Amino acid sequence: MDILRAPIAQELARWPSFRQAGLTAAEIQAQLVRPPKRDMGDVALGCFVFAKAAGVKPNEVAAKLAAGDVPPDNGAPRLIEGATAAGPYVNFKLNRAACMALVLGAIERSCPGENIEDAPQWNFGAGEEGKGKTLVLDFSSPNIAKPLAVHHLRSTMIGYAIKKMRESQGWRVVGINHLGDWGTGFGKLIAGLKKYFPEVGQRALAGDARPLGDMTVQVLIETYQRFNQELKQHEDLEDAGKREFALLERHIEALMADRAHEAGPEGKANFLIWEHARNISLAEFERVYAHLGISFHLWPVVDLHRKRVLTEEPERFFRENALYIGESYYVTAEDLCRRIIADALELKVAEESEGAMVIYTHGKDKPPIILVKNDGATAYHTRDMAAALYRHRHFNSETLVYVVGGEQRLHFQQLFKGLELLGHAWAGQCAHVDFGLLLFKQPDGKWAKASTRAGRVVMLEDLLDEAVEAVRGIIREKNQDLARDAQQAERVAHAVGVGAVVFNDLKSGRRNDIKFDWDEILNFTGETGPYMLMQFVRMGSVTEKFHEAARLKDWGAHAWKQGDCAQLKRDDEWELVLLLANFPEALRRASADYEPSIVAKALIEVAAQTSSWWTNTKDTRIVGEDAELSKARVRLVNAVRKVLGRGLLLLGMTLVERM
RNA sequence: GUCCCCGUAGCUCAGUUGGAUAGAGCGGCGGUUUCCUAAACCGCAGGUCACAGGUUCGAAUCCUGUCGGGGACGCCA
Repeated sequence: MDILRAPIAQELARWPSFRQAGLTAAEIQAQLVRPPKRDMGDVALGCFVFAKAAGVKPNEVAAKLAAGDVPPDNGAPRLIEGATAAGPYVNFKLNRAACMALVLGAIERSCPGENIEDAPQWNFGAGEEGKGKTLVLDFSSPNIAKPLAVHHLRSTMIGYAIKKMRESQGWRVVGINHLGDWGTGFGKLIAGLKKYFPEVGQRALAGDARPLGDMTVQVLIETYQRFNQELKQHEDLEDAGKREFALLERHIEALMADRAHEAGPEGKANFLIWEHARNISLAEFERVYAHLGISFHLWPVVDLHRKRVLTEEPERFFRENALYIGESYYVTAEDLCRRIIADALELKVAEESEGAMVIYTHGKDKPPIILVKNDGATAYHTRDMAAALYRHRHFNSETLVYVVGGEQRLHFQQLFKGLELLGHAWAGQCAHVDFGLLLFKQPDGKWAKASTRAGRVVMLEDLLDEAVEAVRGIIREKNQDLARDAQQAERVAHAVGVGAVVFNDLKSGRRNDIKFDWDEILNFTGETGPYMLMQFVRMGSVTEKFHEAARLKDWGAHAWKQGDCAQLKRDDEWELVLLLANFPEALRRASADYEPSIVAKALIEVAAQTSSWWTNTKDTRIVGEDAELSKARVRLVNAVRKVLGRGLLLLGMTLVERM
């Protein structure tokens, strides 16, 4: 409806009955809805607010508006053919050919090119709302020395889709992968590594940049767990962990101040171990992110090159990249942590409590923000505040957005409030984009957080592999043509398998909990990623079919571009065009609400209607004997393909031409 | 215990921000393929919108309460 609503409202504003009622196009547009049943009309106007303003009954207003004459001809094709009052509504019948031409024309203008390679340039539904504004988007954000588990998919893909959607509305989006790479846990890890693998400590002391050799993330986790187990019996290990972390922290601070030589060899050794562990983790992350089609650009802890990156081509850089910025970065960056503590003291918003320095953001009976722990170290609130200040300042952004699970609602409420208390009014525009938990079935049959029956989390990579493998099987079974081309079959299996997982994650509202169920995730029937891709692929293959027919019958190579919408007389074709017209509004809402599922739902409607149309035209075919009809239908096919392709890319899926 | 989120078909979810007779998918049952991809399409069955009040022309939607499920709650991040 979206591309049609504005012109419809403008036309209605010219009707004598509407002018008499003093209604503007904007007021009219706001009341346009779709009637619940098709036979009522194509578009309806609810008269409730007009009636309230005029102090009369909605039914009377509707009757009066519907009774008027049509407006004088102004040369433009008339979109509205007739009006009937139905209770408090006026139902309008639209001029299908004129409306279809409007919608298809808008899609064609905004989506140049027909190849998959052109798809990233398609921008149907683009908006200007964010023009000149920057949004910093914190998403994905795993902890290093831990694997990427299935639950990381949520933040990663919701965040990525939000990035794309906001960009479509004109925003510059700086995506930041806020790595959990700091905290006393890393001191324990270092202590554990030194204890169980003495050669690690020796190599680090000798200045080896790869003191961990070929260790995997799995070994790091096991080391950490083993150390924690032992810690229960030997409490002195706790101190060992804290000591290693303190050495690490001191070294990084010295490094930032260019006084690394003063920090001593032990600190440097810890830094080398930590940095190598981080690199091992990042290499694993990269592999999984590559499956998802996402890449991040690392901002090193001590970075000398970032200015070059930012000054050369910032617009393009941020559109094509997101950044890794570890928590560790903000510990030392510009002394922000210390400045926050100083500000809090100066403004008297902080106070001493139980040996820690805290801010009570929500009254004394709620837990406070802890700025400095009783052992003198900063806490994560402090680092998050420092990160917020840094982002606000360096990326010139009023809007910081965090794609983080709903369990952390309180944390973000406190964070934003804390920033406000420190005088940063822009914190009011920050948003916590929360999402539901990932639940696993427990032995007692109930759904619960965290772990599977076996007590272990499901690795994201395993999930993706499993989905790809399932698709390989389906290809072998159903498309032997494709299976013969091993390379392409593999590409397709990957795109479809990963797409199935991604779409499944994005299709329902982000705040719903996700019940992790292999059977459902690997069931590719119905409203699924493969179904969406299927419709996209079909639209491509029928276009090819047209080109073939056009050669034989001499219709002209791209004759469908001149297709006449008046040929499209079927109700299902009209319905399909209305759904296409709805896409820009869905995208705008999805972007504004940080809600990818709105786009996913809009695409499902388009795909379902497309599939129905496809089947119901089997007798005449989309590309049939009738040249004019075939041209017009393929023109519609092309529009469907572009809207589907555009939407799927926004959701972070990969397009394919066969499957 | 306090605060927050949620409750719509057997299951998973929509419901255009208060409007017309509450819609999809999965699962179940029954059909459809000489034809541009059946990973599809068509039909049937399935509802006291948790419950009880209230607000008004009108409530799945807003308010209050009850019940049920989940989450968070000072030095882990």
